[in-house]
Amino acid sequence: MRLSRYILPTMKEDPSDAVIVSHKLMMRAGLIRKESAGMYIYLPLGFRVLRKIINIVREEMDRAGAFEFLMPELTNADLWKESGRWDTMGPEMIRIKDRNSIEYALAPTHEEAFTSAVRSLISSYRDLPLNVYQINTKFRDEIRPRFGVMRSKEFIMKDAYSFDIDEAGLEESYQTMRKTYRRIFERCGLETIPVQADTGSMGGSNSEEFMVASEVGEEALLICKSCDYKANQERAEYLRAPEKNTESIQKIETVDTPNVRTIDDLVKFFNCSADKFLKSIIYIADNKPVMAVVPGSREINELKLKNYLSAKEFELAPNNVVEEVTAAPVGFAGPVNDFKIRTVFDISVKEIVNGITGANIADKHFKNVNPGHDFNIKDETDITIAVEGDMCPKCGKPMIVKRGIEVGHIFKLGYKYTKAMNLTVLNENSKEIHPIMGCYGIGVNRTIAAVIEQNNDDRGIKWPLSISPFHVHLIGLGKSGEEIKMADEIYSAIIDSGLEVIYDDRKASPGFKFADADLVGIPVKVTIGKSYFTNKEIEVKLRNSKDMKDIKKISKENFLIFLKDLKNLIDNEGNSAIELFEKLN
RNA sequence: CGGGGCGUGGCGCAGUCCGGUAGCGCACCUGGUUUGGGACCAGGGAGCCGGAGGUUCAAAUCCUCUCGCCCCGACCA
Repeated sequence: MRLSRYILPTMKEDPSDAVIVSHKLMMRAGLIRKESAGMYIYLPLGFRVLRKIINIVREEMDRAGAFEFLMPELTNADLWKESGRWDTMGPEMIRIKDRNSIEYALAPTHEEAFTSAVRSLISSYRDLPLNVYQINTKFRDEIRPRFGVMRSKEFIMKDAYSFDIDEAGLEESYQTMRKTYRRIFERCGLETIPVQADTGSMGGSNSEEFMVASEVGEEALLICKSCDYKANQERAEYLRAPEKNTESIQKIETVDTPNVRTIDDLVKFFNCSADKFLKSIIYIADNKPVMAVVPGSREINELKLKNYLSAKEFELAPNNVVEEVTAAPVGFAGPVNDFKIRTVFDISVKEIVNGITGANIADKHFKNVNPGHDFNIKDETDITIAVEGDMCPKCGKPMIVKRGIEVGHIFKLGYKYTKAMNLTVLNENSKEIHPIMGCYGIGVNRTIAAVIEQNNDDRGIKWPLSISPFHVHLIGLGKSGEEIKMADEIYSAIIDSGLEVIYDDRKASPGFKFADADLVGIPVKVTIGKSYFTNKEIEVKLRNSKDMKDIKKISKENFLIFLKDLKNLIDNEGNSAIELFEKLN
């Protein structure tokens, strides 16, 4: 591809609306343009990267024995009504009507569509196990699209669904996908951390996310360095310190606490540590108020609570509801005095001795509150957020927190869709059974952003060979017709080697071309300039070599051998040309 | 959805307080000189200042409404 004929609108300055490196670089290197909030245009260079990732995903899915489909993106409401998700999906699902007022959704995911399709395609246990997938656009009306392609309203996802006879089969399908995912991300040049995760609105049990460590990540992960425990903060557990509180139990007392509402206020007022307090928060779960009680030093994990309550809708109660159920203004709620609404306690609360909590009366708190004496714990579970330093639930050592970008998610769905949509096969006893499902997603666009987050410097992107838009960036610095002809010959030689090459034949200064090459980040840079015109030396340089000045000057013969080796490396899924480069001379 | 910020040639911005004929840098076009890390000179094209309404002799600038975009939060009582 000759750059003089290509569309490569590089930018020297950061676009004003980009805040993370990958977004800035994708704009600056001419990979994408914004269409509107959360929607992006892939320019030719960006689309090439997207296709490379898609191809890797496809190759590995096919290798794992999955079958590729292409599903409609507009899905009939009936499908969603069958599974019950028409009502539970919420506003992130974009719904539209056609001219006949028939309702549709722009699919945010395809469990229903695939379950329905498979239902009509299979009828015997002999057809199982089955894994079907597609690489297609998804639509989600995100609360807040951000960070460019990282979180957008429209994105390309590889989604796969497995169907098995029983749980053992599902386990096997799940493990196959686990391995496949590791291969996919490795081939993309990404280092991922698999972590335990919540299953979200898809429903199901066992689940693992593939995260790319990045400060820019939207998820927080708890990671144990002493063992292999890694979990999304949404579901991370932690060991509670076996504290022996030797205080003797005191009698409950009412204390005037004028306008002392927050835990911070209370700590100052009572001059004691935050874990003395029973923080009592009112939520609305499926239209019913619920109180959650945790130690004052802890944050409530709303997702754990929501899951514990099996609530579909769940949110913090507005002030008027708090006032109504506690008979006091916000800030003075507590679980004592025969509190009438359902109250869920964190498992640490029972350890609190002589605690302090709201009195459900304006400007009053109780002190010396004790479980078993002043209130009873009927509902208890883990409803707090694990934080840095908390003890690993597996080995008891302190954990650390890292941020991560979720690029893939695999989980066991169970029977939710096959039962709701009545997908059955006959087993060997001629009995109808519901297959059990697994579900496996990869965010393709986000993977690009994650790769860039992991591979860049102040000059630009540093692509891994496997997903680089081109393999070789050829820079011609000739002026005369003769010199240009020499560079053209090298260009032809690279094409003939089977490598993908972008040839900078523009009339521009060398500095301009070098800077553009560094920004775009093609792994192998070849320069035809002075040393070729005078000594027949071709200059080869790697984008990701430690030393920017590390240039090899080689003869055309050796260059042709290098091209062959490089092609071979790429065909064998190599991701770095460093070893080849080191051997050059 | 709440709070904050921003909309001015393709991109990045100034001008807005304090109304008076729209400007800078980059990019683009023409010609010339240049050419190993974002060259220079000269000339040129391109914006009804997000949109609508209002105030005024006069509005990018003031007022009202609206649309779009970005950031923060969705807050822990």
